[in-house]
Formats: sequence, C-alpha cells, structure tokens
Amino acid sequence: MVRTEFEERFVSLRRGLIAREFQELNDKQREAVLATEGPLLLLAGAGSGKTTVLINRVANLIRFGRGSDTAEVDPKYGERELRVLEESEKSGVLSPEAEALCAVDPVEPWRVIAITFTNKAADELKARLSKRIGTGAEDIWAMTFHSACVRILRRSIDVMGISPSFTIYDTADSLAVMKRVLRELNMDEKIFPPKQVLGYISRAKDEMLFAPDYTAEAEKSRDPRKKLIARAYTEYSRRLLSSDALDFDDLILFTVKLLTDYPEVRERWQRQFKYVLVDEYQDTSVLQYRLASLLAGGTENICVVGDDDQSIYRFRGATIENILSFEKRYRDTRVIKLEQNYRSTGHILEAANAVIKNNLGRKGKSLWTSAGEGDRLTFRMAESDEAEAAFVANEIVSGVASGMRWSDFAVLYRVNAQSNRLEYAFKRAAVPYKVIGGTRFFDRAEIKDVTSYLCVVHNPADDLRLLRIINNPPRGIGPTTVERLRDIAARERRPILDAAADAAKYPELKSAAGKLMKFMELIMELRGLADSLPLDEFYEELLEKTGYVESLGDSDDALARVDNIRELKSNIVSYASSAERPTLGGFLDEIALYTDLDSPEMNEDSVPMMTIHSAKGLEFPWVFIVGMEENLFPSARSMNTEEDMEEERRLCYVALTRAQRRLVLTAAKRRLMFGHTTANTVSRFLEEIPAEHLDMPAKRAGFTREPDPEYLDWEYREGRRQERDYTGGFVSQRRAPRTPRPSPPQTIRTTAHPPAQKTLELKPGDRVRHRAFGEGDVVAVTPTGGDAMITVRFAVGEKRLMLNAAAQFMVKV
DNA sequence: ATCATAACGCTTTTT
DNA sequence: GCGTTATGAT
Repeated sequence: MVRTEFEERFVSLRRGLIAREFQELNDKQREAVLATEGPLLLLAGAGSGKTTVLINRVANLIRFGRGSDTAEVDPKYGERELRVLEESEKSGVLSPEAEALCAVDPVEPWRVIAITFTNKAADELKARLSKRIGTGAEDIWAMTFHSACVRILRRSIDVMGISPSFTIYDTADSLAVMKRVLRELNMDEKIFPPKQVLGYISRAKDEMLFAPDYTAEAEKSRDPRKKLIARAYTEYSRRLLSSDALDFDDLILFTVKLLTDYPEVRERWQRQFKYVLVDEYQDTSVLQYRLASLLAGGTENICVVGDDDQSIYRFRGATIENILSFEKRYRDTRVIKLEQNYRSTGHILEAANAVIKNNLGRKGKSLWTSAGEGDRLTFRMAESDEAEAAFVANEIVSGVASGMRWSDFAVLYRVNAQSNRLEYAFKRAAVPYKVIGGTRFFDRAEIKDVTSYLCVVHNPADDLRLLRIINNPPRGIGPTTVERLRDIAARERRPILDAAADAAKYPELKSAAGKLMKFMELIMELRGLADSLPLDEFYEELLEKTGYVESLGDSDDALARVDNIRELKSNIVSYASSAERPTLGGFLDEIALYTDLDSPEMNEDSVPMMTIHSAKGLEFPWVFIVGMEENLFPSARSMNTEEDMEEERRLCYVALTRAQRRLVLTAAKRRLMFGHTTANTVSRFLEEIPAEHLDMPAKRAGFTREPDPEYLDWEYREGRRQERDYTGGFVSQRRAPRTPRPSPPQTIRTTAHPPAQKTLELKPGDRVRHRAFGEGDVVAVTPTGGDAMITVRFAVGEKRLMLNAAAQFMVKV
C-alpha cells in the first residue's frame, strides 16, 4: 500500500472511531463536535442541544485533539497501528491503545476558553463539563467575557501602568462617580442625565474611543453638548484611573487594548489558547467580537455558537451583524445549522416559528421536532393585572394538585416591575416562589457599606467606596471635613486616604486630624488582619472593629440588615471553600461580577419567576407568559423603529421556546402602570400565532385588538355575577358560605378593594382539605381587615394562607 | 446627626 | 405606586 493510500485509510478509520464516541448526538451535532479546526459558525436554534454540543466539543478536543479534523498521520505509524484501529472498529470498543492512536495533540484543558454571556450560563457549562470530563474540567476557562478579562488583566495589566489589584466598579458605582463629576462640572442633571451620559461613554468605549479620542471627535463635531459629554468622560476616566478602578466596559476595553498594543502580552495569551468558543454569539458587541478574535489569533480555531433569532441585547451594544457577517470576516468558515428541537412539543414550536417569521433580516431557520403535537397554547384575558396573577397562581395550584412539582412551572414577564402583583397573589395562595434577578442582594445599602470596607481595605485608593464609609458609622468626620479633604486630595492628585494620613500637616484639617488619623489607622489595622487571618475570621473582625453592626441598633429593620450581613458571610465561607487560593481580592472579583448568587437555590422546589431576558437558556415543562399586551410586550419604547420591534419579537420567540409541554399566555384588561390604571390592547405577537395552535375561550381567530368582554374571566351576566371556569364555560356557583344570613356568592378577588365578607368560617382546631396540600388542621386564625390569615398544619408542613384567597382551593371537612 | 417629608424618576433587559 | 434620594427641621 502506498503511503497516501495508507494515510487516507488511517484518517478515515480514525475519524470513524472518534465519531463513534459521540453516537448519542444527531448528525449535525456530531459534525459540529468533530469540526475542531478553523472558524466554525454554529447556528443553533432554541432547544437544539447547543450546550450539549459545546460540552462534547470540548471533550473531543481534550481526548482527541484535532484527530477528527486533520489529514495528518504520524510518520511513525504503520500497518501495525492501522490494524489496531481496524480491530477497534470491528469490536466496537475503543481500546486505550486505539484511543491513543486517534489522538492528535490532545489539548490541555487550560488551553480551551469557552466564553459565555451570563454567569448562569457559565455555571451551567462548568457543571456539565466537570460531569462529562471529570478531572481537569475545572482548568477549562469556562466563564463570562467579564471574568475572563479580569483574569487576563490581573495577570498582565501592569504593563499598562495600572495596578493588577484594580477595583471593579459596578453600574451603581459608575453612576455615583458620574453624578459627582457632573455636579463638579456644573452640568445640570436635567439636561445631562447621568445614566444617559454613561450610555454615551459606553457606546464610545464599544468603538474603542478613549476619552482623548472622544474629545477630539467632539471638537471636530462642534456640537457643544458632545463637548460637554467629552469633558465628563475625561473627568470620569481620570477618577477611575486615580482610584485604580475599572468599570464593566473597561474590563473588555482594556483587555482589547492590552492585547492590541502589547505584542508580547498578545503572544503570551495567543500561545495559551488553542481553542476559543463563544456561546450566545448573537449577544456579543463589536468590542467583544474583537476580543474573541484577538484571543483566537494564534490558531484561528474559533467556534461561535449563536442564534440570530435569539439576539435580545441589541440595546446594550450587541450587534446582530456579528453573527450575520461572521462568514465574511473569516473566509473558510464552516457553517452548521442545528434545527432539530428536543425541548418543545409541536404546537409550541409552530407558534414560535410563526411569530419569528415576521422578522426580516434573519438567517432563516425553522425548528422541527419529532415529539408529537402536544397541547395547544392557551390564551386568557383577565379582568385586571391582579386577576391575571390570581389566575396564574390558581392554575399552578391545580397543577400541583394533580401531581406536578412547583418547579415544573415558570412565570415569565417583560419587566421586573410585573413581579409585584404575582408575588402578592402567590403569597396569598401559598404558592412557594422565587424571584430570579430583580433587586439585587449586592445593591442593598448595608451590603454596599460592608463591601465598601472590604474594597477600601483591599485597595486604599478606592475613593468612591472610602467616601461611603469614612463617616459610617458616624465618627465625627462631617461633610465639611470631607469636602476639604477631597480638595486636598484632588489638588495633590493623590488618594483621599493618603491625604488623610497627613491630616496634621494641613491647618484646615487640624480639628479633625485626630479623627482622620484614627480612621486611617483602622483601615491599616484591617489591612494587616486581611493578610494574616482566614477570610471569614477577618470579616468578623472587620464587623467588630468598624463598629458597623453595632451602629445599626436593634430595630426590626436593623435585624434584617444584620441578617443580610450574615448572608454575606456565608458567601465568603462558600467562596473560601471553593477557591483554591482564597483571597480578599478574589472574593471582591466574585461579587463584582456575580449579580445573582442565588442560582444554587434554583434546586429548591418553588416556582421561578423572572424576566424573559433572564429566562434565556432555561426550559420548563409549563410556562406562563404574563402581560401579553401592547405597550408592555412589545414595550412602548419599541414602537418607534422596526429594528426595536424586531428585537421585541425575538424576545417573544425566546419566551415561547422556553416551554416544553404547556404554554399559557395571559393579558389583563386593566393594568396598573406607574400608578395609573391603563387599558392595553392585546399584544400583536398573539395575533401572529396561527389560530390552529392557540386555544381561546370562544372565538378562535381574528379577534379584535380591543379588550373584548368575551375573553374576560369574570363578568356580569343578567345582572348576576358568576365565576367563569378557566377552561371556557361557566361553572355552577360555589356553595354559599356558612354565614347566618345569605350573602353574595364568593368571587375570586379581582379588584383592589376586596369584598368584606368571609368565604369560610374557620377557627383553630377545624380540619380543612386543600387542593394542593391535602388535609390539615387549622392552627391559628388572625383577622386582618375583611380577610384573615390562617395557619394550617398540613402533612407537607405548616402553611400560612390568606383566607379569602385560599378558600377557592379549600373546603372544611 | 437623625428623622421626617418632599421630590423624583422609574419600567426594558445584564455584566 | 414604590423606592430611593434630596432637603430641611429638630
């Protein structure tokens, strides 16, 4: 056999054997796993097993290197080796020897970087990688863009003259700095809203314009407004720089700058990373795209995975262009489409396809499933947002009563503000729930205070955090002293704490010098402790020595705050036990980049509720999408341009494709929005769902956009109020309550002003049967207004319920 | 320094 | 409608 023939045979055998190791994948998925070399664009529809492909791809790289995707054959190999492969093919077992022959430069885990967009996605990736690969998986760079940048910057940023122990400013920090800057530049916050100015700066950074570049551009434009914004940008940057602080955008920007301007640094990282994978590529900004291609510059082994139909972060700078033009930028790009959906049943998928079809400018992709048609989607129009929430709670209780788990459900909404109504209704119905995202733990004042101490201890140049704590708890360092101190620090271009150390030198600080010295010594002492004590002990010392906890007092509010401070300690403990070399700086990085540390709690059995954005990448058996109304979803702000509307539609596509088996859409005829009752028409997206996939109470198609009484859940008929069954028809009235006199029939509360009458007379000792919790004994009844809070001991545990709401699920026995 | 009231702005979404 | 922040009174 001539050498080339031999090699062809060898290569094809090798590829076949490797492919066999990924038998559980479908053809397209396997193709994506085996195509290890060069640029690859993977268009992966919702629920197409995208993460599975990523995991297996990494597994393939680590086991077989480029074995599945190269024509090279080791010149040492000959007939004997070929026979080993043939044997393996025949036997169906990959022997260790054959496995070794199939591998071509198997790659070390730390040479693989898999970048995701959210922490949640990174966590999931890490978990699944370690399950699939086992040892070594933790060395894979599976993390978000921002964490990857922090890791690179910590190791290499010193060449740029920035301290490697730089501090990360989150959005709130940036805003606080910007507010100060604007005040000092005498820029009216009405004319220059701080958030908007930060937005301009953020966009400038995405175009790689630093403050001097932006200023030059502003000068050219002769736009006075832009010139002022340029001044704010300059001052903002100066402050961050002098505090050794980087904001979120800087993390990416400085990394790109570092890799662009410093060849030796670039080469160092390009030598390290042999394979770059980018998840959720449709959500990357131009800057992030640059970063990814810089990292992949060594080999051009860059694999991006995305779905143009799920691009929902355009507002933040993500550009769909990145995915639409990937092939243009990398010639020889291989493109693989994953269109088989393993998540949802037919009606759900068809509905999603139908909606997204209304968008122009997409790659064009149509999901299909081999699962059956399943149930049709359900739409219900409720009387009010409150009734809508009650309906959802009711449906969930019924579902649980028929054997489902709370965590089989999910409630999705467009904006976080919608969670209030739902929370209220869920509490009343005793539905355990968990709000994902929203007001964040680290945004709480007491947490910001305590972390500010940690930040200043770690980086004494952090003026922003220092100003937050210098007189908190009160130390007699008043606003006047602080003002003078800031002037001195600004004049001498040195950190505030530094200036405070020399307080005695300045006559204007004389009276406060003692207090300032004491504060400085406190920080210095804590710095010493931070180096010598384990993190958790150090934290205790800090709380003690600063007197912070003590200063809170013992009001109810303070107790809750102290609880939160304890909660932070448990975060420290869990960080200390998971990190290989826990440091204060490491912990601060973690909390700066982690918005929701509550992801582990997802395991508990409760109903998750979240925005559609947060739901991306997740799936649930039964999904409720609430607020399907014009002005809410699509949001009022998206009405101006077609691009914005298409983004909303993609958001809707994301929402619909979260559901596995059941999908319920709801709208409310009346809704409280920023304090006013508004009546919205039904969402246009609902109209885009073909009637055959949608189940509605009466009319099946062509419903009007006006709120239609036909779709109301409760209504007056012939002057009598009747309760309407959610499945369509009217049910007979509930038995009259056991009150001495006949009273109006029980209604589910649909208004803000509930009927005063009780629906069920209960006293401690009574026995009740609840649809979801079974039988239980009433332990306590506490009247509250026209309602009562009851405590019932069920087999599943003690529950506190609001009587009027619970009565619909409960009978006395 | 602490508390109370007034005023504001917020409803896109995340790192 | 709510939660945060600014302002002013004690």
